[in-house]
Amino acid sequence: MSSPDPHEFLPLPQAQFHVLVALAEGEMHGYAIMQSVELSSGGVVKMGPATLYGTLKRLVDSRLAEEHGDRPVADDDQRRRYYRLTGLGRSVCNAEADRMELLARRAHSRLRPRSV
Amino acid sequence: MSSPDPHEFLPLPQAQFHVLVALAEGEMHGYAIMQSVELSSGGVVKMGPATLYGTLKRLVDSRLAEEHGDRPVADDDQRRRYYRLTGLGRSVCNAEADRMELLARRAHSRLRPRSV
DNA sequence: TGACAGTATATCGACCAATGATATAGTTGC
DNA sequence: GCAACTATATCATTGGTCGATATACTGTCA
Repeated sequence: MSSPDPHEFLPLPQAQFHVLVALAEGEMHGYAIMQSVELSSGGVVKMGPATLYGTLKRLVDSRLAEEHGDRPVADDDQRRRYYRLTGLGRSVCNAEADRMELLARRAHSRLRPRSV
Repeated sequence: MSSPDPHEFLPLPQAQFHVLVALAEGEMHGYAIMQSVELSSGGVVKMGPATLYGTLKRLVDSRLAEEHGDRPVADDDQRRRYYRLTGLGRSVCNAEADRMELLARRAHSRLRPRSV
């Protein structure tokens, strides 16, 4: 049994990528993901609950993320549901980041062509 | 009269960004954009006619791209409709590329944290 | 010259993703 | 005990994407 090729998931919908990048920081619960996305995008990307929980469900369904039952020793909140990346999720996130960086670089080099 | 802030267009839908990046290479007609996107993404992004022409219409409506009537001297084809970036389109494409590169870098640094 | 592959634009309908609004309830601080 | 915040969840709608299909022009070569 081999896991599927990460490249089959590309290109990843934007919301899914944002959630994966947040989870790459470490395991996290839903509300924290919302805050992380908004914060680390400088407020440009605002993810509401509908987008977040819908996206989270899709990521779990496609095995890029998973819920787990480990409760933190301190500062717990019973309502929280914790999520983390799967191995596949890490690969896909990495592959998508590669693709995006390449695309962004291409855009930059075309827009401000210096020292041609 | 001042043009709108490029940041109001962010985040840009993926298809729109791909078309802007293609047009950043130079003015181009629709079919050439399709080929450019597929080619320069290594075949990962395949843009069909429905996505392309719908996206092109949206870009023109929001003034990020414009059609123009300059026909090439050689190798013309009467059916072709040529498009190019507007000044606003360049700014938006550049701002979106900045955002994406930052996001991709963040993803990479979280996924393979070395020499922290 | 007529058949064919490729080029080029265009639209329909279906599907999936994203979003704003709203709901419900637990938690924290005062 | 109340207000603000935290946290998850779903509904209904909109918007974006896509496969399929249509139409017609161009270039090639037999």
